[in-house]
Amino acid sequence: MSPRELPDHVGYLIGDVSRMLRTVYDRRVEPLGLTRAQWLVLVRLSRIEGCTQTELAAQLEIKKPTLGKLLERLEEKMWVTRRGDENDARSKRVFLTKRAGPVLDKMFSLADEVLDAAISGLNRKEADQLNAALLQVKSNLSELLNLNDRQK
Amino acid sequence: MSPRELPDHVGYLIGDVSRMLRTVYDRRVEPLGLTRAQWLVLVRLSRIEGCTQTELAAQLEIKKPTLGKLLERLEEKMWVTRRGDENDARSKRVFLTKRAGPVLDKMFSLADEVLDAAISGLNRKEADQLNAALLQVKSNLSELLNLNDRQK
DNA sequence: AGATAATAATTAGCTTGCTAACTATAAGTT
DNA sequence: AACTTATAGTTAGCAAGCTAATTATTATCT
Repeated sequence: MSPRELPDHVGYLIGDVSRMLRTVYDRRVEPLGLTRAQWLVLVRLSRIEGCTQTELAAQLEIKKPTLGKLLERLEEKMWVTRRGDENDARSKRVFLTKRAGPVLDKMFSLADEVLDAAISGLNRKEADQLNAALLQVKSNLSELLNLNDRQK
Repeated sequence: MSPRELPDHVGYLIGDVSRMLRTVYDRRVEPLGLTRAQWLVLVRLSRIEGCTQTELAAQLEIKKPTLGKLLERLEEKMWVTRRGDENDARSKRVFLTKRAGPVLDKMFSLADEVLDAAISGLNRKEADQLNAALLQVKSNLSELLNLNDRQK
């Protein structure tokens, strides 16, 4: 049962599938002129436009300095703008520019295509079971992470 | 069905689970004094010790310059040694040092613990189905990647 | 009100990923 | 044998992740 002996152990499989999925998708999005880190920012921002950098970094699960540099580049390339908060001079609020809309639409439709291709060969029931199993695993991992955090 | 509407879509779930699994494991391995990139090198090397840098980079799916710098640091810290190939003056062959063995053993047992915890709550049949579904998805993605490569 | 603590963003510096260009050596061609 | 092409590794420089430390501002607490 050790991962040492089984290269198709769940632990490896999940990592492989995740990486391959990203690779396939990245290649399709590349022609749009955005790196992965950059489009992740735009996608997230489309749901919480006008948030502060701290909020955005938390949702993206990256640190504030990492996001700061990303936003600098995105602002240079006119995908994004930042404005100081009216009530709090420390905060900056982040907005998408007009350019972003069509690109986001394209990205979501590409995601649909890739995911459909990825689960082809699974019937409806199997796909549902995969989803349910992953949810269970995710919830197990959430607990492990929380336990860990509490101990800190 | 679009990922825009469903945050628990398979596409997100796989990424989440993969990232959380890495995070949980990384935290347990951290006390051993190795970063993820570094222990990935050691683990892989334990299976193909004495290989060239090019072979190792290919197996790790990273580029040669990336591996080169990793090996520099690992060699400084005495986890690894490099010797020139006898028959090919261009090649260097990579070996683990004595320090590496016990650390690798510890890492494999930590992996077992984490994976057991991750799939807790799934019965045997469900775990097998998860494995099978992931294998199917992986094979779909392999095809997509190959198609893409051929077009290049 | 004034001192202290907390928060938002930035800066500096490290690791790990990449590509492109380079050096040295080996293999293949004519 | 000489020329060309291919291969192994390194160097240089960028992107994106991190932590620690800094600056500016806001909130809290006597």
